[in-house]
Amino acid sequence: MAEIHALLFIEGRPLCTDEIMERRGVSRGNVSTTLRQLSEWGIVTRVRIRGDRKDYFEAEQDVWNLLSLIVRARKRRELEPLLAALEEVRNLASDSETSPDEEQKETKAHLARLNSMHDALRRLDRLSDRFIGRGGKGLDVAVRLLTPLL
Amino acid sequence: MAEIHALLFIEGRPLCTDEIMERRGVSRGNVSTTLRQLSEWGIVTRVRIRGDRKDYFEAEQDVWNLLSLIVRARKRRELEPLLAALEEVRNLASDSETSPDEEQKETKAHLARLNSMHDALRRLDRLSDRFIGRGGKGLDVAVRLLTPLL
DNA sequence: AGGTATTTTCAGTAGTTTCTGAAAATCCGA
DNA sequence: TCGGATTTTCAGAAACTACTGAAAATACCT
Repeated sequence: MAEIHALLFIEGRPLCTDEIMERRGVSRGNVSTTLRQLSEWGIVTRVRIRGDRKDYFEAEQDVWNLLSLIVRARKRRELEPLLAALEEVRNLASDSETSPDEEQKETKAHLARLNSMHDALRRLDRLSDRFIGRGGKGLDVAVRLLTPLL
Repeated sequence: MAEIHALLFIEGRPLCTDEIMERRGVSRGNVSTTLRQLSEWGIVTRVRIRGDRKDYFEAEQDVWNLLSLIVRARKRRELEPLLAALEEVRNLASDSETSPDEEQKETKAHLARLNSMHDALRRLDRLSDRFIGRGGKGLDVAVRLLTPLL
């Protein structure tokens, strides 16, 4: 996947399936699947060339926008489900039976640790909404905000 | 690996190999290997309990420090080798033979795209040195710097 | 040092992901 | 609508990663 994306990024122009197959020496099925995934990530887009029946694909060329798209995709696939899972655990725990005092105190400590994790991740989640959510230059701005402090 | 780390993090106290095996239902070899890896990442540390021959391990409890350690490890394993590879390509390219005009112009465009990637990643690399390199609260500070802007 | 508790290593196995190649489905111009 | 061009799908193969169990190595106490 990275290999095919690299080819499209460096080439900088739309390529068709057959050209990718040749240049990378991979199968047609592989190229098809990989291009679908890259499209889902939003870092590659289909381009139609009139008078040509084939599909062409080109990679996002702006690096900060590219990184934003990647972070956004990973936030959706990894961070959000994780937050949801942590919240579910919290809810389950609040329904927990009244247990022996000793055990209850211990469970509370466990939950406190889970909550500290949850809070930090939620903060990162919100932060990314601001700097990466939609738009293109958000990440660039964030980096520029932090860089002067170096 | 994540499962064993989660157990140590939530439990919040040092556990020995046998307790981890029981609680997670995994083999001794698995636990040994995983603990070594977690130690390399720096997110778990060995604790010796006097009068007990066994090794005990406990997880970093401060979430921001934990995240810093993870980012630092990934920077070392992923970002730095990538930057080195990009620089190597640049050097190889500068040695390139004088080719036909047309081809040379194209190669220059390819290199320009690689350089834009390289520059962005180097910037992230430097940024992480500042906010994550050593110390504990760097990430926390960075997030606090950005958060007021929300 | 000797003896045992504990950890590490590693060959073999199980499980997962990725790739291929070709059949099936889809698309598009005439 | 038809027919060839193109893309998608998917079963099986290949490649990779993670786990187990037990032998080997190490560490600790006396």
